[in-house]
Amino acid sequence: MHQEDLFKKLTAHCKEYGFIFQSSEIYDGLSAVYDYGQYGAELKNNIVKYWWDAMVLLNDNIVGIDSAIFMHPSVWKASGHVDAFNDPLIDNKDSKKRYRADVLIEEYIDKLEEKISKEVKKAAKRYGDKFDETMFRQTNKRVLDNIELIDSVKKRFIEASEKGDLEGIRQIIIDCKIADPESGSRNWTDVRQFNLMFETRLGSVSEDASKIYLRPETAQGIFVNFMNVQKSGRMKLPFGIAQVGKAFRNEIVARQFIFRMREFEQMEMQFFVRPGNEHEWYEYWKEKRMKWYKALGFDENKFRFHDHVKLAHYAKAAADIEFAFPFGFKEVEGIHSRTDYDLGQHQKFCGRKLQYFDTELNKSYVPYVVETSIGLDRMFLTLLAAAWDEEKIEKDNGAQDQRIVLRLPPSLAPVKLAVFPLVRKDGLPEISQKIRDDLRFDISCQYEEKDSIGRRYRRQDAIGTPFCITVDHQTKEDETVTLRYRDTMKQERVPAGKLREILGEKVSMKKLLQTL
RNA sequence: GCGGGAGUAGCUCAGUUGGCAGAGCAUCAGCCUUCCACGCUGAGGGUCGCGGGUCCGAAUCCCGUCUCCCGCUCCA
Repeated sequence: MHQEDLFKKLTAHCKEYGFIFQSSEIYDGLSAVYDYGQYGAELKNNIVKYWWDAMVLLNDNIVGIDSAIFMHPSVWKASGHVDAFNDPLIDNKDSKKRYRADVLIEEYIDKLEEKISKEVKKAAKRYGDKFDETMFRQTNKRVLDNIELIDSVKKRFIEASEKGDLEGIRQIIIDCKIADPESGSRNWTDVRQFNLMFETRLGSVSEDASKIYLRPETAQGIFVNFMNVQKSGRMKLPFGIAQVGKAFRNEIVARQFIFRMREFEQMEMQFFVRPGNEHEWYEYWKEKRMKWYKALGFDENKFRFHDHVKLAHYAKAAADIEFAFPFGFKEVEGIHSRTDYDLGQHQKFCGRKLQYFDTELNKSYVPYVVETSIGLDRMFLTLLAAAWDEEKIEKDNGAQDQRIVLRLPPSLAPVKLAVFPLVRKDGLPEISQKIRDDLRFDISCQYEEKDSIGRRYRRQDAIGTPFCITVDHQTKEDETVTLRYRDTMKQERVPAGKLREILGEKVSMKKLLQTL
């Protein structure tokens, strides 16, 4: 099967079986926004629990918080998002390619600098030992012209950027005769500003209200509460703060189903360490986080690390955990060594000390941070893609059959157990419902009596229910039921009274967490 | 935003040259009482994405518009 087909089937399956719907579908939908349906919400909750327990429950030195989406506007100035998430974009009309205007100008400056160093090299060759580079740079006309040009372009660019003068930025590209690096065309559109942060207004009267942003990442809610948590929890370094929450980014193009959405959910943990220890902890969390994925029991080759060469403005080292989606290996989680950048910035902007007194070293310092940041929606998609199976079966009479089954880890499955009466009479429904009512406090159960037994099994396969039990006439005699396994379709006869014992272990999160 | 493809029943899709809106699955009711999709009978369900135009007549041709999918940039 082609991978692209698989992805299409997966998205169709999500809609058909109540995992994910497009937002506002009856009004033609809202681009790149999705709603989680009845089974989607369950699965999502289970993923969150698996993560939260792995981080907070199992680590004495990690606590969880839940910070607000609205934050003081200064937070985003301090974090660098106001500047870094503001990209001026320009399109080339001939090649139809889109570029960041600032990158085009930077590349132009790089080229000029290359020219200068070429000039210097050439001269060095010509003058031999007598060559004085400083002198040459100060006197050579071509070098001086280029330096002057670089300075003027830089000055114009900084001025235009500060004023938000998009026409000015475009004029630099025109004046410098910057061409599309691919096609060589100079046929440019206007420069447009894409602010990746959503803006809204806080305040009762719109005129007095101040502009605020919907957070583009949850991390800052952790950083601004660093002192609160450290003091109130009497936390000692190293320690971590975890959080699950919504974040918002106004993506230029948001695609690939729930992989890149405008409103998405992050599960982040910021781990605060003594400066100098950050590398050790970075490696620790890389391994720890990878283990979390591998514990799910899928093909391990589908997960890999991708180390970043180009780093974000705040990072010292960065690696992604990638999953082999039908559209290629893509990032699910990022592990970043963020240095003291964020706390340092907030310390500067808010004017208060955001420091930790280290009793061992007998001094105060701004801790370094190692971040683990996973996209919950991406994890959801990872699970579905990994669990999806279209199985070909040979029936007893030799006919071809197929079933679609989600091989989800039992502890994460939206429904753990389905209870069926074999037929809808002779008191079998009543017995079934009694069993369901008895188990529902411990195990997420579903009762179904419609359609043939085979169909009911297949419907549960399609939503990933790991176990089904069927109550038949024999149940009335010896209180045993048929237990049917999703993955193998095998059946066995078990006493109804022992179901909790047999299944409880299999579907519990505990078993999964113990392997970490 | 630009280029390419698509939009018909809840889902998957047919629909010829412009001439009565279709199938399978699903749903509902009744019958059957069955351990792995597809037993029998019947019923409901459509502004053919939306708006306009051409025509005696448009799902079909033309224009506009919205949404989705695939590429170009960014990221969790």
